Amino acid sequence: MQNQPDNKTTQSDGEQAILEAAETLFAQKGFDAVSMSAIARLANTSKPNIYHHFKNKNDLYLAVMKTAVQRSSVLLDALEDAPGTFSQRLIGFSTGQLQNILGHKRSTQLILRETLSEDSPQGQEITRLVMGEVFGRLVEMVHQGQRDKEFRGDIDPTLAAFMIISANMFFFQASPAMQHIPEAEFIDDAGTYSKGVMDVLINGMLQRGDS
Amino acid sequence: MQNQPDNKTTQSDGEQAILEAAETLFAQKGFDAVSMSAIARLANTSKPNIYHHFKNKNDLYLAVMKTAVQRSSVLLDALEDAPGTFSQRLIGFSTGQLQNILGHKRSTQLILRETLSEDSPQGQEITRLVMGEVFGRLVEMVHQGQRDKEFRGDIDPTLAAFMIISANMFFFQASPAMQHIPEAEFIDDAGTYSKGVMDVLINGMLQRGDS
DNA sequence: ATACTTACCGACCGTTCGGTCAGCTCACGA
DNA sequence: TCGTGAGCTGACCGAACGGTCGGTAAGTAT
Repeated sequence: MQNQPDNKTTQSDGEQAILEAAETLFAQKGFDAVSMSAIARLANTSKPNIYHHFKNKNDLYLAVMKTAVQRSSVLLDALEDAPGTFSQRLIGFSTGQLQNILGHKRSTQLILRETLSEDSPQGQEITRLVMGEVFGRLVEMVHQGQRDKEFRGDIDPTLAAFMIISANMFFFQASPAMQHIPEAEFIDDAGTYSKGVMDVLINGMLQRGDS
Repeated sequence: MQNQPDNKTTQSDGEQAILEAAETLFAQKGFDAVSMSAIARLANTSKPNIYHHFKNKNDLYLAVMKTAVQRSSVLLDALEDAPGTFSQRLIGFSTGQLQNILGHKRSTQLILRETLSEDSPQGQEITRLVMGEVFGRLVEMVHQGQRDKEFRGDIDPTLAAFMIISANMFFFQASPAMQHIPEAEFIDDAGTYSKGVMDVLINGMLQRGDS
């Protein structure tokens, strides 16, 4: 009658197709603007069959969000304990995050939409879940860099972390629109962008007299 | 039968109420997710009366966008030719832009939504109209600062401009969500935020050996 | 063969969508 | 005093919405 909440491996081809179609459409247009008929059409199935797998539209949306959150929460652990100066580790973390974002565009757009949507009840929970972890690790890195006298002590670590995340997130959001502005060539090359951003940022955070 | 396209002063109280209600709702939820009935309800009028003033939903949306674009395109001229170093002028410009954004939240959200929406046909025109101008002025300021040897010559002026805009825009977008993250105290004070951001950014852009 | 389950569908429900129409009220110029 | 037109409304339209109904085809365990 409904999907199994525990056994994740038990999802048929049909259910997977529904989830993928829903993720695509929800990411593109948002919850309200997507109809169940449209999802059924894109998933090559019928509307009642969606209701066979998910008990209503909201349940489907939650299922989509769950997989999206899972997908975007990986890849960070390897970067946290990397060797090198805090500058190098911060750069690695930032470029890794941007690559992760661009590698899962649909999931990112979905999460970003939900996180920034205000009136959404689960919005703040997702914020704490996804952004909160990334944010916390960044803050801690900056803080350690300050204790080691590598970074200036007079800057707010949370603000520095926020600047890094905002640079990556806004790049992701704005890059389609910036395509039409000819001066912004960096928009086509995430590697160049990341390098340039972190160059200015790290340079701005360094103690005077360092390399 | 419909609104006068030329004479802008000829808009009755009712029409103004409709425009305001529509702007609020469109900014909150986006075009598709807002119904004409909901707009009528919020504007304390009837649905047919909206069709008396605007010929359809899209026409109403365009009218709302037009006023929003007008409202967010002011206030910049005074800041461009301000005296002082390029650092000071850049800081003034950035804080001015952030104040302008926060002073017209609904318009900003509306424009941002349209700009970042991909598949929207008028999206790129609005991008060029609103962002393009701000962006161009910022790029020019940075470029002049480089010619005067105030800023490092090895950074991309368009990238620096993009970083300033992204810091402001993402602050605007994320501040409601960040309210629930206790470490980020700066989120409640745009002045502090702006100062902190530009401190790092400018410091990262300066030629070594300057103040 | 029987009984039960899962995946799926056509047809339909009540409701709401964007949009229309006939007609109301009322200020104002002739 | 009498149009006349602007501002506005209740009633209504076909279409699409989220969701449900009864039922079918296929598998599987007994």
